Amino acid sequence: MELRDLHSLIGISETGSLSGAANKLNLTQPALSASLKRLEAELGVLLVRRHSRGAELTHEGKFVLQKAYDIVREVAEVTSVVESFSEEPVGLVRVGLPTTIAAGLITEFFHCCGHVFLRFASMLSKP
Amino acid sequence: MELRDLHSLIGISETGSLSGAANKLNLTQPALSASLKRLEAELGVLLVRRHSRGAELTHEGKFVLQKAYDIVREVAEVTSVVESFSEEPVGLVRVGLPTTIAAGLITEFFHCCGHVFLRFASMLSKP
DNA sequence: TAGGCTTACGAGCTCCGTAAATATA
DNA sequence: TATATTTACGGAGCTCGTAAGCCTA
Repeated sequence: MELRDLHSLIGISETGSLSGAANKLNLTQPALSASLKRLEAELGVLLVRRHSRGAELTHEGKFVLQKAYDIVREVAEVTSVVESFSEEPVGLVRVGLPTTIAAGLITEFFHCCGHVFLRFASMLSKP
Repeated sequence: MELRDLHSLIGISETGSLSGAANKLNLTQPALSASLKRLEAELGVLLVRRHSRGAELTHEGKFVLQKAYDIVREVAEVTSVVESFSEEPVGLVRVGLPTTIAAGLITEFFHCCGHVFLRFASMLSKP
């Protein structure tokens, strides 16, 4: 099953037609029609009832739609959470200084940056 | 994000190496390596730490792994539930018979199969 | 040296868009 | 006739497998 095809189903549900969904998803109508057809073929059921005034989801289509929302939401959650990981870097920081320099700077250095180390430490001890 | 790539991550976790995962998923090692690389590139983080004795998931990798299990499970659920829908076929059945044959068989035929038609009728009348 | 991962590259497949056909109100 | 979906078809992009290279215990 392809995530793309689940998005197609969601688009159809939200716009009420295949052409509307195609427009919303920046696809052409035939491409979206094929996407839906793939999903239906894979599941072995009719998901959308087409008629000349748009389209409506079948009973099975509505069930799959609910699951599609869940799946798409979880995928989005992974993406956003992991991206926030890289915004707040987690790891080990080593600071090296020549002894003669360190002797004069180390006290002032911790005055400035100690809270950063404490924050890192609390993050690392969590899981 | 591709479901296939999430399966790759799961395979790596369960076998402890890229080659093991490739074997498990009926892929070659380079194909699985590329799959993992795609996922890491899309999320912008290192998910697996490779060393010459297999591989292990990073902190971020373990997080994505848990979500991958959830997503894959939900997808499997959709498939199995919808397939159980189609195990109970819904549709229109037409039975054609030559008049001379039908005249003699129709009564007995309905004695045998009438309850099936009634069952279909009740299913079709649902929304 | 052996086991494991990566890079390079060519082939097959999939999916998309354009264009034409079909169906319904 | 106008709107909506489907079919036909050619091309671009993607993913896979094979082969070769690299690294570490």
